[in-house]
Amino acid sequence: MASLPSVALSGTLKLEPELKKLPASSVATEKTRDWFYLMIYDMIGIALNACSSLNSIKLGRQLHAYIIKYEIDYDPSIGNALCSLYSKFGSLDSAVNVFQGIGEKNVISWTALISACGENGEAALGLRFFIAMLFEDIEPNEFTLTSVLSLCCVMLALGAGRQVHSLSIKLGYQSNLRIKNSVMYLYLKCGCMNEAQNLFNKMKSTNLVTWNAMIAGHAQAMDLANDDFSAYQSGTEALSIFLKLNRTGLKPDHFTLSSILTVCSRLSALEQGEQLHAQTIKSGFLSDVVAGTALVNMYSKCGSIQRASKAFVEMSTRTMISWTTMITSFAQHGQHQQALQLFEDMRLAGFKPNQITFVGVLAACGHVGMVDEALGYFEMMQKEYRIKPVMDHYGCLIAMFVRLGRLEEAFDIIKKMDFNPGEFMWSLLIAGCRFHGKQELGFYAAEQLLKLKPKDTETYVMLLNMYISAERWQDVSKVRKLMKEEKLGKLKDWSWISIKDKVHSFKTNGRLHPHNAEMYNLLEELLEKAKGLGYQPLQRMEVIHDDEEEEENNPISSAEYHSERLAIAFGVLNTQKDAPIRVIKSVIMCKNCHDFIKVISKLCSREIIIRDSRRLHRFVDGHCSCAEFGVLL
DNA sequence: GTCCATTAAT
Repeated sequence: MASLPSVALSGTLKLEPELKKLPASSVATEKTRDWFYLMIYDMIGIALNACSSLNSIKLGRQLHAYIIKYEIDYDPSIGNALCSLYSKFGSLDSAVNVFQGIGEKNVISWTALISACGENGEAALGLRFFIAMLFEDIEPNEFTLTSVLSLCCVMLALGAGRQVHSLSIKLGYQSNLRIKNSVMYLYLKCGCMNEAQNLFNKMKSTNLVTWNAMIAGHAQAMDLANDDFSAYQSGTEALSIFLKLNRTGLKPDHFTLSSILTVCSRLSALEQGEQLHAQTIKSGFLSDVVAGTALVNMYSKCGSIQRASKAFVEMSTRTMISWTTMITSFAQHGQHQQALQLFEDMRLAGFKPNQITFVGVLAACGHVGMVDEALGYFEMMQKEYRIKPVMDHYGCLIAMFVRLGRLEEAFDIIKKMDFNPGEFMWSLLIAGCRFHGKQELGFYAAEQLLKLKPKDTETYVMLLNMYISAERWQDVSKVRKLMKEEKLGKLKDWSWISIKDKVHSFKTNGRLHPHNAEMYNLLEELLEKAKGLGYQPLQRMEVIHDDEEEEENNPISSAEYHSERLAIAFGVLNTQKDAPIRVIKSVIMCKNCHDFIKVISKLCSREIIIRDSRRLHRFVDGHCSCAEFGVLL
């Protein structure tokens, strides 16, 4: 590929002496001159495209200089290519200048300009050019329309997108697949999942882009979801779309695979993840760095640090993100030694860590209370790598001091840093104060947090629990009132467990499950045994389940069963004796459940992995990888 | 000259 453009380039550059012979005074006949011009236009067009595929802005500028020097006009073939070239190299201004110099602008010129705006983050400008184009009575073609729709995607301009859609139907493109893909993706981007689904259902033909868009759209919906509950619904939807894709006979590509692997990692769906691993190998995409990194992340998030590490070692190439993923994975699993060693290996391998890498490193130090090391890395980050600390870095340090019970030092950092502490900082401090019995500082932090008017129920439940256990009833009713003002309901506490290719969901005290008698019996039995081993639930805890019919007096037990307990019971009953149990939960775990599950892991000799809305907990033989401080409620 | 564009975080 690369040799052909080189030939074209050297051919054009040698034309300079020929060009010099060309002024109007030349003795050449009209005909030869026309022929010469044509040839030169052709050569320049080819050369410009060559610059584009060679990624050479320098040669491109050189050519442009010739064009100006010899007053060669921007005939569309040259102007359009030049416009795209400048766009590709990020100088939108130059692209616009060239465009304006094109004598007879055709559809391609306009389309090149419009997509140039999109490529350079000027979507709104692109839309204005599109309108200008319509005023000039130039009819857009399918290329223009798809470009404009992608601008609407960036701007989340649903209204404009709909108008473009109707225009495209008017122009006879109603069955154009590319345009339909664009419109569908616009709906997905804007969160109109039903409309996207309707469009998708009505499509007679689809291609991989259609499916990738659907999967990526639902994966994105997981990110944007207000609560973990709806996030997991989007995730399961993405998975089911992927399963349907496999049945169509279309072959997923590396985009599909890395998207869906990420979905699995968020759903802790290890079994699907393993199948995807096999599929990645079979289809030859294992060598893709992004898919490989997604695989490492999937194993780690599903609780298997061994397999994550194996997948990392087996990667043929790694990027900084791959290293960061692995470092963070070790940190999350409480393996600080390996995390820090890997960080040194990464530096030795010549990779430059970024701010997220340092979040992982600081988290690893903080986890085991290595204060000096943490502060050392914090300094290295700023001095050696010129990375300005952001909120997250301070968060790691504060979490470290909080964990150690050195609350004054944690508070000092909050006071000294350049940021206004957000909800997260105050929540950390409050949880720490409660854990270490420092009431006064806790109340102060709570005041600060309330001033920020948090938007999530979890935060308020944490505050309620704090005030309830301190018996500050006035504050309790103040918080309740504030929750009403902010229109916050109770927590939607759901847990999911994925067994084979099915995701099973449970809610607190839920009784809809066909196996519920067995599950409750098992839990009763475990609770008795746990109490024998010294498990003592705290009495005063804010009720955290939602208000629905199932919540009435529990006929089987007087104890409250948060959703993860049901999911674990289901897991114990439906998996092999020594298989690990993996559960995800929509809200943060409460201290009672955390204590209880520690005991269960011992009683049942099971590894239990729970990802709640804050972090990963891996319970083995009565201990948790969060080092006993991952519970805020 | 066009559609999807994937990976890391307390």
